[in-house]
Amino acid sequence: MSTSGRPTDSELQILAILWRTGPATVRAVHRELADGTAYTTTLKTMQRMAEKNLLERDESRRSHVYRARSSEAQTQGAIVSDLIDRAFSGSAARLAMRALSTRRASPEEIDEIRRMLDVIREESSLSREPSFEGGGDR
Amino acid sequence: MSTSGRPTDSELQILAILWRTGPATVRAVHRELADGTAYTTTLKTMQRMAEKNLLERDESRRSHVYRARSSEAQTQGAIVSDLIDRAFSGSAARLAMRALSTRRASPEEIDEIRRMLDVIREESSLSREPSFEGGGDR
DNA sequence: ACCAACGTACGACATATGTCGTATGTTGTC
DNA sequence: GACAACATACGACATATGTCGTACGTTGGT
Repeated sequence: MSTSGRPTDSELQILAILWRTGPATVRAVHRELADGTAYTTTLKTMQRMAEKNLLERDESRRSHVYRARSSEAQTQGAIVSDLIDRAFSGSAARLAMRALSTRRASPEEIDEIRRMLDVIREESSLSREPSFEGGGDR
Repeated sequence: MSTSGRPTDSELQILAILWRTGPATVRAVHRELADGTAYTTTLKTMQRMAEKNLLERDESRRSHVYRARSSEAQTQGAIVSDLIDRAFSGSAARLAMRALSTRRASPEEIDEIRRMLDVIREESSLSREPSFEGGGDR
């Protein structure tokens, strides 16, 4: 494994479907993909993903049922963390700002981010101040 | 090209050096890399990058001088935009929040993001309100 | 003029990925 | 029981990437 278990493009497409629909058969995933690829292509990819432990396979039934081993959040976190190190000098904030300056976010989303920042600030001051605020960070 | 001109891991490492130092020879880049890879590996990679137009090559001197064709910001934007589509349902905000929740940001950086959000809000209200604020969003 | 350094050009190879075609096994339905 | 459908298992192949070794050409000493 090069950096982390970073899924490839095709793998990510499949993961996205599994996160959305929950455990599914190759047939179901292939149907969702609905691109031109052959059924066996999807099959092969999912089998390789199972080998790499990206997917877990339940062979109890004739049509094997696959499910993502990592949650969407965990996977996004791994991908993002890797990217932060490789292209943003280790700064999550830089990545966040690049994302926001490159693609537009709705006012609702912006508010959501603001709220998150408030929470982060609290957490970080808590971890630095054993008891309570020293009236000092400002 | 699969998604965009997304550089690979090795390519990104080289780009990072060129962004930092400006145009440079293979020798210089290789020295900066300072990992165990052979000189010819770096050479080959940079030559392939030139073929792919990721780098521009000045052959006027014996030691060819390469420079990144796209700025760091442009490249980060391309990578991020691609990632937003492939793993965050097209939402820049989701990516931003995932980055912030996965890796800690300093209070200074958080303030910086806050300021950026303020700017974004202004811009977006300007583009929606031809004349002035309708007194409503708060 | 000659040689050690240094540079680039090439060709090769292993591995990963994306894609299929084919072979082969399983099942429900007449 | 025979068959069409449907599943999985395999083997193959093209392309991209990461890595080198080797061949060759250029250049600055001495």
